[in-house]
Amino acid sequence: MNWTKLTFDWNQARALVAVADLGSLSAAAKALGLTQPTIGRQISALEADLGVVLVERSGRSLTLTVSGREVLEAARAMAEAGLRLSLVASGQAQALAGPVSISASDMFAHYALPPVLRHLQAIAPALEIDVIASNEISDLKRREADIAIRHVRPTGSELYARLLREATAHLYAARSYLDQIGRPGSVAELTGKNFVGFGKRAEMVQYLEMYGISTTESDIRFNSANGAVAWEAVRKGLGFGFMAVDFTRGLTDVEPVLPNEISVKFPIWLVTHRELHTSPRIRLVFDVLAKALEAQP
Amino acid sequence: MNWTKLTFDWNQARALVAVADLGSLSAAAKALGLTQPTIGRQISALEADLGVVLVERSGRSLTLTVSGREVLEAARAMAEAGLRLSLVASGQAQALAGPVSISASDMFAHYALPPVLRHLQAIAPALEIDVIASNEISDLKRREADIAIRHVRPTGSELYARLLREATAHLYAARSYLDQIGRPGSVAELTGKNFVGFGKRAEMVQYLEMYGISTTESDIRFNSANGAVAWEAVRKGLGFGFMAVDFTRGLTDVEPVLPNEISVKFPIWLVTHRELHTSPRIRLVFDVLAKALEAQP
DNA sequence: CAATTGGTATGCGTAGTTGCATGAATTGGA
DNA sequence: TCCAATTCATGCAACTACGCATACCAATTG
Repeated sequence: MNWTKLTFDWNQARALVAVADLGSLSAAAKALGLTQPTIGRQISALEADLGVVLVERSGRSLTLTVSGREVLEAARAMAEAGLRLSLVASGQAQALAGPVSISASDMFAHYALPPVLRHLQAIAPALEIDVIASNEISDLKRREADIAIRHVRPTGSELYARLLREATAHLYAARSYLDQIGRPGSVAELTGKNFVGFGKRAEMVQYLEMYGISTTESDIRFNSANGAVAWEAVRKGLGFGFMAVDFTRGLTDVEPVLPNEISVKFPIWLVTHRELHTSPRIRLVFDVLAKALEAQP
Repeated sequence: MNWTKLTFDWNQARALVAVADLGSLSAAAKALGLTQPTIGRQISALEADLGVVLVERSGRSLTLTVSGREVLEAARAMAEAGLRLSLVASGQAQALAGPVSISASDMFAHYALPPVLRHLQAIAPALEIDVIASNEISDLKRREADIAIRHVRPTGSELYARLLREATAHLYAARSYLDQIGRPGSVAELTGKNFVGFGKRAEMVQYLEMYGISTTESDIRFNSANGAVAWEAVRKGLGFGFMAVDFTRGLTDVEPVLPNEISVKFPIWLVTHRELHTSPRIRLVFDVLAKALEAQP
């Protein structure tokens, strides 16, 4: 194979096929999920790279040059093979079947996983996904789960782990609640306010102490080991509570409180057994989860 | 055509073919003019995107999975079509024949054009390129040239112009010369030194004045309207002279003088007649010049 | 069994590509 | 003939993907 002849940008060839078939840059862009300027630049770049003028810009309509039609023929063959590739892969993915269990904190299970699982369902409908929403961290080693999402660095050489990213959490409160009691202007003003606990009251007090907020366990008027329940309490105005910013997008009934002063960073690890990672079924779920969760939702 | 099935990254398919054929990421990277991390990430991304595990990483050697072999078949068909595309385009370009004249300042003609023209020669050997090295700016309108490289914004609606980028020039002097007379620590210390002029003595004095360097025309001991000649004089130690930084890369016998204080920015415009831009021959040269010159050499 | 070689994974800074917003140009219809 | 609609071009900001440097890992060699 002559590799040097293949080093042109293949995506630009795709742009050519789309433009030729659909008649305009805008239409091609829409079909490929890109924008008109991008397609325009890809065509220009392809022309400059190949050293051939492919399209004639005459006002509103584009027409292919003679050279363009010749090149298009080969590009269309690429597109047809690409379509075949896509269908084959899709078939392979759909053939993947069997159980996969994912362990995650209840917050993640509740807010982050559903959209990812819907996507997973689309590409591998025969998988049987089992989500274990639990804040315990021993599931994996006891083989209770195949894949786990963790917020501490996993230990043990039998595990394969990947740090996806650092997430940020702030203190939040309901907008209506803040309207009522006023918005704190400094950390000191939070002393003695009502808080919502996520599990252990003592830990919550300790956390708040770290940010200079003195509270007692009795200030935590509401507490639940179930994160989603606790968060609903915050949204309903029962007090201040921590929340990852990722899960608050689009929410209009809550506000971050002093986000510059109070900001908790925590890692997101994706973990599986070293040997399970060679199983196509597990690998697929692992990779899809990794891709989806490492980008900000 | 089902466009949504074609929105995967075609370059990643190319990576798969190269890896499968050459047996390793490193070899594939070398063949495609990329690096091993890039190829590795492209394969991973393709897997995540298609939802299929394609390669099995077992120590030092990679093997394709069953799914991988199926997908590879289609990817190889893409590569073969891509090769055909490249050959067709190359043939089309080689068929372009005829004269094209390019006007540029003698500096550009001397230092920037030759490598570009060599590249042009490779993709369209039948073109007859004529380079007009002149510092006059009327060539284009009088039809003495088809394409011009200019450093002032062209006027006239009958012209088609593109701003390629901003270039930077500094004051330079020969290393040996500086060893002899000492390196100026401030702009003031340049007063009364020897300078090399690029054309008109009066203009040079004016330029130097702008940067707080008072000189007289008699300080310009050497002057040539031919930029290359003047620059050779600078390199041989006849005095200080301006030069575009792009043309000094790899030169060890000259040094920039107070580059932070003395820095001239000037634009690079590529210009042609509006109607000539529709000619394939001219368009090719225009586009190749644009692509080559808008990147820092 | 240590050293070396050929290869893959990962962190980080940068350059190139993308999308958005806007301007310019052309066509078809009122 | 003018207006509205559609499309392409361009400037700019943000992000993604790239390359470099390096750590890591397996297999071969002495």
